[in-house]
Amino acid sequence: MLSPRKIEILKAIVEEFIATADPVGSKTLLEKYNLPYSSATIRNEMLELEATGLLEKTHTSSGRIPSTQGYRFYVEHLMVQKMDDRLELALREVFSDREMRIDEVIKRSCDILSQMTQLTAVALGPEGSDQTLEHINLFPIDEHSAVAVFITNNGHTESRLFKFTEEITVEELQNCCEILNERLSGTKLLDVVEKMKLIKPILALSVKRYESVFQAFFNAFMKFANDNFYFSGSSNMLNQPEFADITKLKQLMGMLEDSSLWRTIGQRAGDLNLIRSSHSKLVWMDDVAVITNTFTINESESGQLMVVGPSRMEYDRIVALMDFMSEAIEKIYGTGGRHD
Amino acid sequence: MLSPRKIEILKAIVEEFIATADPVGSKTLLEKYNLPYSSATIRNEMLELEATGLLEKTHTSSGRIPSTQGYRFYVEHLMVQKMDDRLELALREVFSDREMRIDEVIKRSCDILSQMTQLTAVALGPEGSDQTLEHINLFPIDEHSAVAVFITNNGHTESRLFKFTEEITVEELQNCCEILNERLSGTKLLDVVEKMKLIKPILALSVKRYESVFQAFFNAFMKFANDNFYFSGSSNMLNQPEFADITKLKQLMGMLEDSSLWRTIGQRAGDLNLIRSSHSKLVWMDDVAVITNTFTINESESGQLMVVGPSRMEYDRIVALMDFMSEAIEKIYGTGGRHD
DNA sequence: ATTTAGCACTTAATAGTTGACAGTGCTAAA
DNA sequence: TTTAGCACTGTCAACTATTAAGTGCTAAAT
Repeated sequence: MLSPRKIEILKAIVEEFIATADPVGSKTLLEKYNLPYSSATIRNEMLELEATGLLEKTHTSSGRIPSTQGYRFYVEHLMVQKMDDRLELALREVFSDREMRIDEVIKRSCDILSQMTQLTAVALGPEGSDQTLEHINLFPIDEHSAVAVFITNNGHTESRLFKFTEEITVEELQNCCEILNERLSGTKLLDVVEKMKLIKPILALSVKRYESVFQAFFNAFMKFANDNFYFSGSSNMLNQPEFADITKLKQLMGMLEDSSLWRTIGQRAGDLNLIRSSHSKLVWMDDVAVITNTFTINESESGQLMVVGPSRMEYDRIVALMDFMSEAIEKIYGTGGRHD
Repeated sequence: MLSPRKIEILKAIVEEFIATADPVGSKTLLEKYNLPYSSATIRNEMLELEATGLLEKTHTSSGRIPSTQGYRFYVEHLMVQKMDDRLELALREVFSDREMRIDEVIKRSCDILSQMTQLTAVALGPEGSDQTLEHINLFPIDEHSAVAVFITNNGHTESRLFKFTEEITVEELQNCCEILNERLSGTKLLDVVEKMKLIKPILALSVKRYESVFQAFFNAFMKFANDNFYFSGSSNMLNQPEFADITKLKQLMGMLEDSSLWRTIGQRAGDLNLIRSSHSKLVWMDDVAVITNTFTINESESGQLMVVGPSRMEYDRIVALMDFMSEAIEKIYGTGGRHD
């Protein structure tokens, strides 16, 4: 439906614009990509591409920039997935440590991603609300303090320090742990908080000042259930010419700090599915593009990596990078051998 | 040595400049602070203050701004420490949870600090290299995995997930833990890494594929010893007029991400000691000022809170805020009752 | 029937010009 | 010693001219 020559020109324009961030004109195109047509021919083709809605002008006599639709076409049909060899090597090295905890790996991936793309990377850890509490353990540290360690069926841990005063004694705490273990083991984290309220009167029987102990355990569980949200490399945006304007930057930074927004984006299914990749999705909003990449660890845990940048980012390289990462994560932490 | 009138004028200028970020002229000063002198008199005084080096001009016919020396004088002699009542109330509320872990409290403080000051806050957690390893514990999760939990004498924890393959079995891991507990309990974290190398041959005897297990434990300890560095509210800088220029912003962001820089600043003893506060120190570098506040938990653990901002920040309010925080932290987590 | 050269036209970006204004330093009078 | 008055200086914002990049169209060339 689009002539090969139009496609050739469109591709060149998108790639040139991705590289330079400047509107690209017929002459530049001719010189840099030495196409075998005259500038006038190219202009004519551009005119038609604009009519189709694939290109845009920033003002009447400017060069062309790809429209959102233009990007879409590029991503869907023209893009070649690239992955540098030495890049892959470096990544493989990073992911070779099989004994890292999942949250560490995700953070690490996020850091690497932002560094390699020179953009901002966002990580949404496993929500974990489907996990169940496995066990609570108490370790005495000295006569004045002890640590309670909480473990879930997925091996996540959370710990909390207690200092003993006349209000709390070791025995009481021990007691408390036993009661909680008895009643809460195997409960979904999401339900733990509810269930704890029911246990309150039982606790009150055997623990003198149960209120503060209760609160501490309560907090620990809240932390478990909390959004596991992380981002990295936000200052990279300063290098992107589209954010030279400080007001735009402000807007973006505001977005970045709002974790619920990212959860929403992750769930937004409708948008563009990059056919080349089963994991990746692409979302455009305002002036920024977000590439989302979902990995699944097991039935109850999945997470997302995202890269946020101007719409002209290097989709192919980034998608390849992210796909590699999520596959590595799935291979190492994935469902193999897990059961519930 | 400085006439009372000069002092009065200097104080007004510093405070006006802190509030507006604009050079302040004789007339503005007259109107806003209704001083009982004419603008000409004020101008004459300003002239002399400039000669002393306490004031500066941005150009020949501009109003005055305080020089670094001017700030110094202000902070040393003129400043009144302020603390809003309802602010204190809010903080007291936050710090009332006595069962938070120290690192959480520090992060939380950092967040609060940046939010309240609308500046960037940096936290340097306890270095922890003086801590000793208390115990390693192994929890089976299911037949394919287990979690190892490491605990120090200060109640810090670190955990690591193991998946079993033909390379590692539960028994081997159990074995490994026992050996490490036996040999490493009570060792300083700093020395653990060294000592582990010695244990390697012993491990090799009883554990088939000790190499990967060894590596995992090793990593866990490295993480303990790692810099505990955190910052928050870097996007607040976008609201500061002195960073409207994007290149300055870039420079600052670059600084922010360099954790070693902040360790250095923390140790820089020489600079200005704010007499009003035993905890706080003030450092000027380039265009930014850093207020450092040190808190001590016990002999082996201390940390720092810092606020980074333009030199015209509200020193008095911020110092009061930080002092309150570090005192709260010391009261809750402090040395009371601890021993080594 | 395409393609291309040539040209008039549009716009953004840059540099200069101007006038208002905020603030100074100095002088001379109070 | 203080203050009123005034000439002077630098910044800022609004306007204007100039330039350069790039377009769309027309008419000639392939």
